[in-house]
Amino acid sequence: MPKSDTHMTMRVVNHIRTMIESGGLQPGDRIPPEREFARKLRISRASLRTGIGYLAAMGVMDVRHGVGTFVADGPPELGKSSLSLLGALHGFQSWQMFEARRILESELAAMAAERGREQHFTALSEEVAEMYATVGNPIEYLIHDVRFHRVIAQASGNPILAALMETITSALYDERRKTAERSRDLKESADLHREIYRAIRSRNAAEARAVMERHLTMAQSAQDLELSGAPAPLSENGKPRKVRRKPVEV
Amino acid sequence: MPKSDTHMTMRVVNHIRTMIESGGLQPGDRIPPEREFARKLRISRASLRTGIGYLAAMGVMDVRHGVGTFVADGPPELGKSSLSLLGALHGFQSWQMFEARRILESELAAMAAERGREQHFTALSEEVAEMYATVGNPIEYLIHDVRFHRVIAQASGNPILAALMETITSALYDERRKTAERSRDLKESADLHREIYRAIRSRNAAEARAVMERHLTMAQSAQDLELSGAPAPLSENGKPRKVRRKPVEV
DNA sequence: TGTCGTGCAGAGGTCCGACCACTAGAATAC
DNA sequence: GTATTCTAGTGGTCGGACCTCTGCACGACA
Repeated sequence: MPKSDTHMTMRVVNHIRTMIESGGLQPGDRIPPEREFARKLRISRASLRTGIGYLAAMGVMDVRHGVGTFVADGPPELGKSSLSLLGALHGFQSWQMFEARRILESELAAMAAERGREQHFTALSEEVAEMYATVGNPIEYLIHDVRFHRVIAQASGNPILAALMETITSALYDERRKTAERSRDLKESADLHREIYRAIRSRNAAEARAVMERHLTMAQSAQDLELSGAPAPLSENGKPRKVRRKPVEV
Repeated sequence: MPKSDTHMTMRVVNHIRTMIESGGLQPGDRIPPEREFARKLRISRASLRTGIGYLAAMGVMDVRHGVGTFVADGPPELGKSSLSLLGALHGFQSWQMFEARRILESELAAMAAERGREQHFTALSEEVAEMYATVGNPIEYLIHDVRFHRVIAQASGNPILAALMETITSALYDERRKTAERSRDLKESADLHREIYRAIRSRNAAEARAVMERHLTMAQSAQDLELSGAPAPLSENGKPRKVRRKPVEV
């Protein structure tokens, strides 16, 4: 990426970064209009926009057409579709994403059992109830499913791991946005979530980890089955990649 | 982020994404010059650059001034400084980064013990040797330290987890780029790496996980000590955040 | 009085065309 | 042969014009 001093992009990024680190800029805050900000920074509007675009791509800024540019609010997120794009590029396998998710969320569940607070338990309980109430509506169910896992991530007390989980799950959903689950499975799913909730609430970290792992393993095999009947592949790549000096055709 | 059809940015992103998914664009490939590409896509060069900038920020493209724009090569990486920026924004604590790293790398070490291949073992062994050879040179030592962990990530067979690890460690290094380690610690560090190597080589996953965890825990406390003498804090945040409608001062 | 529609101001989005800065390789001088 | 200089090609920056979207004030209407 561009160097620090020379490039306008980095000048903007560093300027905003400094403002954030000094506390002068907080989540939800609005930065000045582009024209004005550019004038104040003594750079062109185009360059300013490049820098803002960089920050927006990484989820640090939130640009709203016709409204203004804001510092990102809400839970920390890496670039929303970054993993999805990288996956397409490097040929990430579906089972690898599931594995990563399984590892992260199992640990997260254990941490939530150890550090969770009453408010988290309450929220988890509510989501479980909503899941049971919407077993007949996959769309609605999914919303509470996502929220349940998100609350666990919050309860873990480690926002970094939570952000990583968010990145993976969003890439996962992006890949399977077409496959709708069958209602029959949802009842089992809700049961498992209830088990997870109970383990966390009783501060049984090992149990929480184990049940979460079971839940995600089941979810994976269920989707594998639904998709192609193929089990998780174990491919290798000793790719002797060719380098094209000439631009590719478009 | 911008919508799919309307916004030029997403038009570019989706176009390139499609080219990647269809296999027409592979890591290392070069895309046409901006002027030509823009003409072919029937958009302005500025818009094209916005889209490319987005992809570059996420580590999918590699733009080289005076040379050309290429599809990113090498190991997959999320936006290099994304975590660092998000950390500044959301106030990530140092111990949280270490914890995330510890969890990821412990698991990675265990997976490497199970799935690693001869070539990985060889590479690990070489790095360990280099580490012993450079205990008197912290700069050099660090290089092999990083490589050692990177090989383990590769040997794990899960590039997604490897990319996440890379993201965290680069953010960590970014934070501590000033603190140089003392030579005395390096000997101990090398010993631990050797232990990790042996555990992995003998395919003892549990041992590999345990030693890696020990190593990272020690590294953390060593740095905590060096930095401020303060132990890992356990802070909380029930931040009642204010929302500023007016742009902040710059 | 309350509601709905319209217009406007301000913000980001796109475009153009010119020029600057960097890189690699070709041409040249030694 | 080697070192230097030149140059074509490519990304980087600029500014200034115009388009599009959003939120809100204002006024017409019921």
